[in-house]
Amino acid sequence: REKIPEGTLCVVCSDLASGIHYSVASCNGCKTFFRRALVNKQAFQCQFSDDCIVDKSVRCGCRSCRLKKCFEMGMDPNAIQHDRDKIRYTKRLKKMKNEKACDDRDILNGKPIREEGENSPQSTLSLDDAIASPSSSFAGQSLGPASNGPYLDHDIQDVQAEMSSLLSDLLSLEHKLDGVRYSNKFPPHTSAASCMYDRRLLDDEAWLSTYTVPVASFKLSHITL
Amino acid sequence: REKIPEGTLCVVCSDLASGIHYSVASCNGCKTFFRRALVNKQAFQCQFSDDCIVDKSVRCGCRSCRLKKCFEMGMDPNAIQHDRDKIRYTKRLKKMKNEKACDDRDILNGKPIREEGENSPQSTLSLDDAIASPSSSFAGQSLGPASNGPYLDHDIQDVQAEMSSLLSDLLSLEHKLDGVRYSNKFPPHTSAASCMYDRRLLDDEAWLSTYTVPVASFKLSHITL
DNA sequence: CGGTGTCCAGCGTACAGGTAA
DNA sequence: GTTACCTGTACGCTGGACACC
Repeated sequence: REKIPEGTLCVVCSDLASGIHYSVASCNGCKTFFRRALVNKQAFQCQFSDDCIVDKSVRCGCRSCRLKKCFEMGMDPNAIQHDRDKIRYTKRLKKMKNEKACDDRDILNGKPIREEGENSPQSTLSLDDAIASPSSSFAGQSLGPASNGPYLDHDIQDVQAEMSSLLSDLLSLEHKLDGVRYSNKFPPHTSAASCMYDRRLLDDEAWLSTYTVPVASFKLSHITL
Repeated sequence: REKIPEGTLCVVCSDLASGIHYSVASCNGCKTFFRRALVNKQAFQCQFSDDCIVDKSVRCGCRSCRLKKCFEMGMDPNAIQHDRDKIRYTKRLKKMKNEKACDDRDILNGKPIREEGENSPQSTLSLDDAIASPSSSFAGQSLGPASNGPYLDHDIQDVQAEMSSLLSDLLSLEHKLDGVRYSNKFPPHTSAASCMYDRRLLDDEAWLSTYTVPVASFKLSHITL
């Protein structure tokens, strides 16, 4: 892990790089563009000759050539992560709450302000937490301490752990395969090989659908939805 | 005090454990995650059914279930220390000073920083050279075939073979699990209760009630292959 | 040397601004 | 005005590396 020198430029658009993103020094714009393109599986098409200039001032001109250059310069699709849990913007929310508090002093009849406790050291509960908390308090006591040991059933736990591990491997492999398929649409060196790549990928579509669908359904039932 | 065997896995996410953290073998990620969640008194909520899979590749998918599993597997909140002295990063500061001293003679030339090609003598690639030979041309020198470089047929085939193998393992495991599951009328329940009654945590009732819930059994039966 | 806490680069998402239909 | 999408910046989250004890 290294810090980039001050003034390093984005290898895609020559804007000021904000760090190493997906293995190459790049700016925030190209970093986000690359991620979005792959996550959304967007397929762009150049309206000209696939040789558009990609530079800071015109980087939004042709998204196809911009993405192509991202791959050419070595951006790594495998570095993309998937399906993180939702986050909250505490600092922004605090600002908004403070501003709203100021407004409410004048307006007097807006929404009731949440129990803030902003100054107390521990209450960092957000609005979402306040909504979520009143559900089912201490439901665990009914089942109680009878089921105590974490290893109640070795057999089933071992198998489940193994299956869980396998499924995780499967998911990461699917993501990896997505990256391979996607980046092959933009081979680093345009040559006769590209046609072979495409043909190969077309042949693989049947194979892929056999395995991608069940994994995708698993992903939907557990993570995405 | 014991040393963990080489290759011990994290009991939460099955990643490689870095040691005993908060009483259980765990990886750096789960260790830090557990500490942060408690120190910041973060209250997560599962967006699904409180039975998300927590594993290396998807451990960031649901923080609620990840923290729940931390407790279930025996992570001890009493092991968390508060209000320790600030640390000083002497070594890092020394490094930065040394690098700054070395930078005086090696003023940057705008080149994107790549790997330290210590065997490749061209430490002064121009921008034109970088464009003419993108990173993929270094694939022959780079060690990992999966990490970088051109995505060739054998890469796809490797991934496909790996997925196929995993899927067959998964199928046999599911059959095995079916047998085990039907021989046990009651699914395994574990309890996080013992860990939940830390006096410090009782201060925040809303936080507490979020996690004092019955632990649902692993439900893998709705995976359709 | 093992288990703490801390730092920070590189991930992610959320927001605000822009454009277009 | 409304709806929709795209873009780049701001900031939260993660985990590996390192400082303390």
